[in-house]
Amino acid sequence: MSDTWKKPIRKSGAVPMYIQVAEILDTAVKSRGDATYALPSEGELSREFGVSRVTVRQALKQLETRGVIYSEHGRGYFKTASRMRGVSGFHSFTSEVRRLGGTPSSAIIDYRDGEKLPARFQGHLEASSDNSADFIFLRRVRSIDGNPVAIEDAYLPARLYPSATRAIFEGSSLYDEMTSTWGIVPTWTDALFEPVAANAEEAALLQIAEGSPVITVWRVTVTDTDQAVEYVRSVYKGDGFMLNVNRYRL
Amino acid sequence: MSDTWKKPIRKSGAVPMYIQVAEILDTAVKSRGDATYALPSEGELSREFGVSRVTVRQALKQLETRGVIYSEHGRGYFKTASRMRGVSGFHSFTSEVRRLGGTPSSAIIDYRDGEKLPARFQGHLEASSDNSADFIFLRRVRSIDGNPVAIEDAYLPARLYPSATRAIFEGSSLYDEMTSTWGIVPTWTDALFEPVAANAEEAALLQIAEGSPVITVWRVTVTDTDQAVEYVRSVYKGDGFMLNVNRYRL
DNA sequence: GAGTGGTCTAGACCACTCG
DNA sequence: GAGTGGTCTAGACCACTCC
Repeated sequence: MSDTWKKPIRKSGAVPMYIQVAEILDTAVKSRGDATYALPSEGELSREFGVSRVTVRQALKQLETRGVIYSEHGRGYFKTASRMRGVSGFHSFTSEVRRLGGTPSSAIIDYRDGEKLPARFQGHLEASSDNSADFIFLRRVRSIDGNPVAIEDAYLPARLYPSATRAIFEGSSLYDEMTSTWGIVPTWTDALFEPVAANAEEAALLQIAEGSPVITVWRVTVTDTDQAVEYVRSVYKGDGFMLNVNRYRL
Repeated sequence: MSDTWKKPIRKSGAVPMYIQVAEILDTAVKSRGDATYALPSEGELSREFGVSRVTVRQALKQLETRGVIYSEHGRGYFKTASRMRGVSGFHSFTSEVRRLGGTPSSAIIDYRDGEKLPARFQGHLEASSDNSADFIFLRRVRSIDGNPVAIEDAYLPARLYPSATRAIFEGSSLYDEMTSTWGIVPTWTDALFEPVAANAEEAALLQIAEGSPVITVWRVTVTDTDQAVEYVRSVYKGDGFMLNVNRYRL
């Protein structure tokens, strides 16, 4: 492992050195399957990359808080074992489904401007937004191998997404678009899970019987500076499909 | 805020200084309601506590990764707004219910030694434990104001909990007991959510009609060194009760 | 320009693991 | 005892915010 990179760390560049180190280690670690194994020591990494030990530690701690690696005093750093199953309700639907060997698809079936945030979000999520603000509404149906598994209604604060159009959201992942087009980085999410029986509309969209058990999820997503950038209400069907929440920090 | 503590930081004690600082700030911040506000600057804290700026930052970063505060470059540190609603499926049931003004109760209705981990955990969670290991089995019914809302089946690896008895688990929270009695600190959890119709047994325990929509949660909890310490299968009823997942890091 | 957080360094000492 | 991570320091320079 220790010779796959060639000290490509750029000093005094736009990207901090510890971020560069963290990303190199992250991809190196992830490209090695699911088993756990030891990383090079702090001293080794410090020499390899030509940065101070403090900087190496800053990179390692970042990976540690993400749950990618962990450390044991006096022994070293180790990759955490992967325990993933099911499809994440919070991360990229597309990549998660692919990882599990399925073919994901996502269709926007409704798009509206100038919507208000439904009152139920307020009650459920303590939304601190003022009621008069405008939102973009986006309804998507997500499918695996052609079978619909979820309905997602997203409400995006309009002022954060200037010149948004339906077309922009058609192509790529919503989170990718947030980041690349508007510089918005989703960092935390708070969610509520509710077991309910599917109503007629949901049943039709998910191709299940009315009254089938489904999960409704209400959530709000915020940036690292605690700004709400997305309110989502999702309906997930069961029947083999499972929603996952991975690496939740207790 | 800046004069409520009196530099009680103990150097060279058993507890690292940055942990002491973090805990003081954590309780100070939490004792001030839900609104956001600014914390003292790094320099101020450094002088107040008589520790270096690096140490102060170490404390602040810890609170940041927990989602308690956030920083804005050139402006300062701020408390994050609270967005909590519903009852957490992952944290202390007791304290969460109390916070919402309810009266929680929890009854152990089954306790067994020498159990094996059911095969379904293996399929769902990629449990890496060997099949021959012994587990302690604990079934609890949790109620709010006397109304049952959840069934929790926990499987604890027996070798991690020497001399465990049913009585030990009767009194306090499972996580509290893990930490105080066995020194086990639950840090991460991976979970799968599945919408299902309640079967006869579940319906009886939750006092709902058979076939009512419920959520089944399969999860594994690990320590900071990635050791599995608990496998849990829970069944949550709906009908006003909502399961929450708070401050999930994307 | 003053104040704030963000990054980085060299160096020290300690606690823990393992042979 | 050698090697590892854990904690802590003083000091430097930069980028950003706000007046």
